[in-house]
Amino acid sequence: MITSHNGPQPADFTDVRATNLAVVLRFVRENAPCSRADIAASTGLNKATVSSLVADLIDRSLLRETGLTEHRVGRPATMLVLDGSPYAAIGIEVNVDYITAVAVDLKGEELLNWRRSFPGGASSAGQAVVAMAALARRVVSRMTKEARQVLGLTVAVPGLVDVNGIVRVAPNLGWRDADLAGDLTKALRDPGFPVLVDNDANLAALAEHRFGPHRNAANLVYVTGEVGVGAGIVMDGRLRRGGQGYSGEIGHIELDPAGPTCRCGRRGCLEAVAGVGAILAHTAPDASPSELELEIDEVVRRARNGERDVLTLLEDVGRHLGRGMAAVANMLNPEVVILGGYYVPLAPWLVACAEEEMYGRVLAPGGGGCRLEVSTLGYGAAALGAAARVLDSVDSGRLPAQR
Amino acid sequence: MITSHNGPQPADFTDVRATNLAVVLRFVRENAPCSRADIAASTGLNKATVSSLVADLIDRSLLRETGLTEHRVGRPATMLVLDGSPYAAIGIEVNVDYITAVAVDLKGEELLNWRRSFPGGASSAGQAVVAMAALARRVVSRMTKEARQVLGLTVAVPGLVDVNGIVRVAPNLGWRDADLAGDLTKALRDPGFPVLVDNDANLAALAEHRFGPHRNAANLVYVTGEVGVGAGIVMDGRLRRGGQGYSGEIGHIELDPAGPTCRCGRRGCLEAVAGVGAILAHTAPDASPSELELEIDEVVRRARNGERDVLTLLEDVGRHLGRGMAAVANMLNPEVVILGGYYVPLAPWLVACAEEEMYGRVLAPGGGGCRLEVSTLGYGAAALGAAARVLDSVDSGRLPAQR
DNA sequence: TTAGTTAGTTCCTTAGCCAAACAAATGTCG
DNA sequence: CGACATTTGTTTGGCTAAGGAACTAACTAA
Repeated sequence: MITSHNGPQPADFTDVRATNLAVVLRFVRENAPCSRADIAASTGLNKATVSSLVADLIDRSLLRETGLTEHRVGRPATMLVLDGSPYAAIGIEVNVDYITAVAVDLKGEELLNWRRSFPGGASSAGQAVVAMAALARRVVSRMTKEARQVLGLTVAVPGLVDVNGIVRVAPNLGWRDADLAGDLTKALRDPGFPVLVDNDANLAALAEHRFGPHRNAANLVYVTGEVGVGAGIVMDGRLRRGGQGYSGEIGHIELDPAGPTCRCGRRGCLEAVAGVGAILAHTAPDASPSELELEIDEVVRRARNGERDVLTLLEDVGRHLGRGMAAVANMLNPEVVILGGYYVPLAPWLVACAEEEMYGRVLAPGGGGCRLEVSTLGYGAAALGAAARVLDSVDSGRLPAQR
Repeated sequence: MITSHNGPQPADFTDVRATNLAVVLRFVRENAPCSRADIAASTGLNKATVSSLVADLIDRSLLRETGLTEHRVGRPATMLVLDGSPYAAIGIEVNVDYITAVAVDLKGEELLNWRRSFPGGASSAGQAVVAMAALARRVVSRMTKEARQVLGLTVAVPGLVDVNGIVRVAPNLGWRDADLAGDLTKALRDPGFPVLVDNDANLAALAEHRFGPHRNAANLVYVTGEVGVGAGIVMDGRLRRGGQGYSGEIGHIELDPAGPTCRCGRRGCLEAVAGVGAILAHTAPDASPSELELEIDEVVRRARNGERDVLTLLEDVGRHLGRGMAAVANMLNPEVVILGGYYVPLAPWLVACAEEEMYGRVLAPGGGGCRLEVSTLGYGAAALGAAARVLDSVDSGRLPAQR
């Protein structure tokens, strides 16, 4: 569609067409199955225009006609649904100890979900590119076997990724200034689809915005609960990445000048008082990054058992988290803040405290309508969001060529 | 132009035209004087199209032909400049002890700037509406006398203004749930132009975005330095108001759980440690709100004299401010944070400390490219921004009818 | 004076939306 | 059972507005 962010772009007829194709595509995605008449009535587009747009989308295999309606007055309507069977979007998430690849169709239905262990924390960006390229090639060949065209590939990286897709710093992986997108494109040798890179929290936010239960919220924040704490910010319906792409770095907001020392060297960072590390520092101070999931399971078990010290610890962390989320809510006034990562299994013991603290500290009446929720997308949110990033560009009118 | 924020709107030819008219208008505003050929070359629009668009804009008195270029090879070019002489946009700012009204033409040049003392802090919203309506009527009649058509009026209010223009809470004015826009429209009896209401920090941010020295920054934050501290957030070239319109409430971000008590009742709010009130609490604890400007002048004088205790105080406040701005920069990664209000006269003693603190706490390398600057628009930034809000809607294609 | 250069207009083509008429397929009621 | 109503989707023609090419206009340089 015709957007104008950095200085308005002139428009012409092809933009109108692209906009309207996207409007129809999006409407069907959200209201399938529906008829051409429904689309015309709801979008305000003319029936004739809708017919033409739908024909175009069917030609591209983005829509498909399904049966007719029956038992209604008047001519039965031909119902339309998203097709997208001949397409796939690929998302890859690279992490400390594994790489995940997912592929989804246009509806966002998962076609595959492969996890492969990989010592990301002990590998260079170059080695990671080799591993990712190998995995991506396998995914692509599987998609090709299923007669699907790959629309794009996006990589989610836990770290600072600038607006050009350069990984500036990825502390847990030990990478600096790696042109992942460029190198991966080279490694895939003219893949015929765009390769993008973005921050994991940003992409997880995108996944929530497209697939999550709050998908109708135009303003939402996703918070990763890993060793690092980061946020992805959706405002007015789009990811907002800031001037250089480093928005959402809430992990190092200072909550207490007298707080504990953070791994960044400063004191009292949100990450240091409310990150997963802050929990494990008390329960399992010597845990290695690869044992994180197990250790969190152990914390959950102990909390379930009602162990007093663990419960107190989690309440404490919840309150700190709530203070951080109050800062987020005050600054951004989102409709919902979604807690992800390891905050999900810990939520039963965190959220009540966090919510209380947050609502107590948000200036706007009723917390500005901001709710604190728990992600339902699981640990693969970032990878799913990476695939969603590809679908987003289809939605904004960059349709695959006719076949 | 054809934007799509909350669900894409279908587009048709009139949208294309509106988009392109706005493109040309904006180009001339930023590059005047320039020729039709310049516009075509820079925007990518066809020469014929540009001619047609320019003719349209001249018909509406939005552009005007000025002289020809000379002494150049080839046919001399007819230069174009913004006209806008037959138009005016009105901004009104209501505050604790005065109401300001400004009117600007399309270029943003100030046509008038009236300040009228008004006990906002001791008046009801209803009384304020009466006063504003009286002032607005005088401004409108002056504009009419100058043969200008009023394009719109926006009111800047220090407080929480929701997306529908309802003033939810204005602590310094003591207002709650006042439908200022609606009541003012009624009081003006079918004014023939739109009346809008928004938060003062938001509008000041808009003023900076349009008129300030960083007007090319698509991501900027304006921070008000009054008794309250608030922010206006521009991301990706537009004001971002959050879900209900309450974004930018940074004054009550908690910087120190052990800090001093804030007037909101909580502890260690940014406002309490780095607001203007925090300074005056030390230098003039009994000052009334209406004496603020005088008291600040006194602080400036004492700082100029090199009084040790005042300098220490200001360094301290600067550091707290820097910590708050670090939170802003980490979360939003703007290209620039602009300090306004009373921070401007105090800047020589605040900014160095604030900057140092901020850069020390922003995670992104080089502070994510975020600079800390001082507003150059003066105390009238919000009123100016209110007028800019009107011009913005012209820019987005809502052109006045042909005359 | 002639050639070269740049500006802006005219005229034609084309894309693509809209309105209205129409065709198709069903239910309803006398 | 047939005329009519109702709804869907297509066809046709009209209109808006962008783009391209050719043309005119007005200057400088040699």
